[in-house]
Amino acid sequence: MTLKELAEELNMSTTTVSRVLTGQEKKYRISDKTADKVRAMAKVHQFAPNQIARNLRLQKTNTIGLIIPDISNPFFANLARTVEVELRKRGKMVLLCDTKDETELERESLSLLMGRKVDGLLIAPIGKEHHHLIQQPEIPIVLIDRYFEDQDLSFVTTDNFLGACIATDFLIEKGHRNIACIQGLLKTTPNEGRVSGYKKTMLDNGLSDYIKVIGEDYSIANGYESTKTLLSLPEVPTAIFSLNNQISMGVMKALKEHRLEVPGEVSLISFDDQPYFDLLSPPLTAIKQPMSEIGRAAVATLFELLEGNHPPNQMLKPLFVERSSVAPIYQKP
Amino acid sequence: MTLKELAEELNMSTTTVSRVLTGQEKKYRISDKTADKVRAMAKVHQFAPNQIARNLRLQKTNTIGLIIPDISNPFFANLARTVEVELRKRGKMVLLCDTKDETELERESLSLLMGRKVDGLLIAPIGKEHHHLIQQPEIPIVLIDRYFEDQDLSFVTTDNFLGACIATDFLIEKGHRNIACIQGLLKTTPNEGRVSGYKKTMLDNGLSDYIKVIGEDYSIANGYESTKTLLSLPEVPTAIFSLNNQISMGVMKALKEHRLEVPGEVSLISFDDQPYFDLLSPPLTAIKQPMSEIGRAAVATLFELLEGNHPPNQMLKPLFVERSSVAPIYQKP
DNA sequence: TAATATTGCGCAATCGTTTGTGCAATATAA
DNA sequence: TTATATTGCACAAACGATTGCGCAATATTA
Repeated sequence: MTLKELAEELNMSTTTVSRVLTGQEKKYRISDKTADKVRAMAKVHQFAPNQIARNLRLQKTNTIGLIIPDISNPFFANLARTVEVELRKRGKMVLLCDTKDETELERESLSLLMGRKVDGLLIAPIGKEHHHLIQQPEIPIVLIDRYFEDQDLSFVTTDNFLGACIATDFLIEKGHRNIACIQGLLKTTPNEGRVSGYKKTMLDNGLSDYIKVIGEDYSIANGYESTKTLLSLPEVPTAIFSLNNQISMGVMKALKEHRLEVPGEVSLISFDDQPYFDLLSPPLTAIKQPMSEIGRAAVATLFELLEGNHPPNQMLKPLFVERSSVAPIYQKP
Repeated sequence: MTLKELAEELNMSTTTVSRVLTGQEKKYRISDKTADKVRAMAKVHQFAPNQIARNLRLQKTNTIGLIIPDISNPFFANLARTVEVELRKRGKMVLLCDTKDETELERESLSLLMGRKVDGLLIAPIGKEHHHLIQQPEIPIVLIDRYFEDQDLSFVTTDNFLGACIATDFLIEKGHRNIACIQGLLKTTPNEGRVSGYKKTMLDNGLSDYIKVIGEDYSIANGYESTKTLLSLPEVPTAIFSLNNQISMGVMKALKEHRLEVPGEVSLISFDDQPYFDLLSPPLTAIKQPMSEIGRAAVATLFELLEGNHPPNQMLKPLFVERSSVAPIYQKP
């Protein structure tokens, strides 16, 4: 049922009906009697205005585009969760795009969403390129997780540097010196932040000789292969610092296959915690990214932009979740 | 930039420009010269038509609503993944709604999506009620995972009964007799299918005395508490059949706390496999639901409906993934 | 050359809302 | 009773596309 049909049935103009139903009765002096009639009839017919027509007229869609590399990765699934819930509270719906970690799809998603006139964009970019992102003028964008330092695109992310420092420090305090780091996607800010946190901490502790960074993307395969490489080294590291949940899975798999005891023979810390880490054996010690906070902050930042403000970027503090995958070792003299 | 502006710059009517850009130049006899000019200018300005206006005019949004109880549950996250990818291939985008397992939010999501005139709906319902679902006339709906037997709503799901039979059979063949089942949400078809598969198999093997179904929802807490209850029984079951991934996590947690060895002291099979099951110790034997197939089938079914056909409902066969959480036991004579 | 067919394009209505403005009818003031 | 204010509502123009139909201009045929 359309507004026009409703109006005809009431013998009124669409103007009047519309004004009542959008709560503008006072402003436009519609009599209470008329207003009540309209509301009654609207209820009877369960009238709901066509949002497409509204959007067109109001030049506003109340829709936010959410672009994510892989929604099946629990990290992003969690993010999507809070973002959706948070946006809904504020009257927006979300158009979801999964880019499958392909820059081309990211580009395509972007223009599809622009075509649909979303009010704003929440993007967890692949991170390899960002030319297409900065070429979008008049639309508020908030980057999540991965971001770009040289650009003035707003972002919300974990303090990756800090998280890596905490993890590395912890390992060093437990007596580890030969600590390897398995990294994710090169040239992405989170990865670089984490790697520099690791390097800096190693350096500060006089362990520069032991700095070892290996790996190339955020995948199980990378964790698996990289671990195998590490294990074939003349001096096998006593601890591994893995830079995301997928890599950690690969590490665990490789260690299991080699029947190496964790943490007896090799200790492990994972950047990016997951609920099931508790159930692994041993339960994994991890740096937990505050997903709900990130989601909420991203939405809040986006709304600031929508209101024309210039919100600051945010680097949220990670949490250290100590479980049992790190054992102390005695240093060789 | 709008079509009108583009047309003005070309000194043509919007009619002509529109016809060229929608590929109708032949049909409406636009000369090649004109068409080329239009395309060139469109490219220069990177013109993209306003989809909102298009949607209104064409009475079609190329948008599908996806309603899901909890996108942070990897089961649904995986589903969302394939659904999104599959829909995108076919030129549709997805509006995502997370209902947080609240029927009220499901109802709300439904009307929001209807208001936005989505072309179709893909719903993984909470499953407690479905009155609001059948009250939606003129829109194609495909239910996923949970469905309703008495209604003529299309659905795609795993063959839950079969999966449960396979699991129970496997346990029985390994010599187990005292097999407990921890169920999920009552009165939902998948749960009932799984429970009946379990019961039927127990019955067929003369183990009716051992039938024990406990639990009440798909949560870690439920798995945890139910397991504790089972462990306090005079005759502790030798095997547990857990009806989804969250419950399985709770079971594992409880068993760990009680320092019960799996599968030495208690065997476990989980309905609903997850990648990390491989990394648990022991790796969990599980009934795997074919998520990609389900997603693809759901989208295919939806498109059949959109084309006015009457596709059959689908119950897809689950896979049995044998790992190491089930041990054979010797029966008491 | 005149009659007809074809080519090439534009007019204007339409999709379903919202909203600035105008105009009666009634109420109030003088 | 007349002049002015107020109340209550509707007209019609947007928003930005698509499309049935019509109408010139040119090409073809007789």
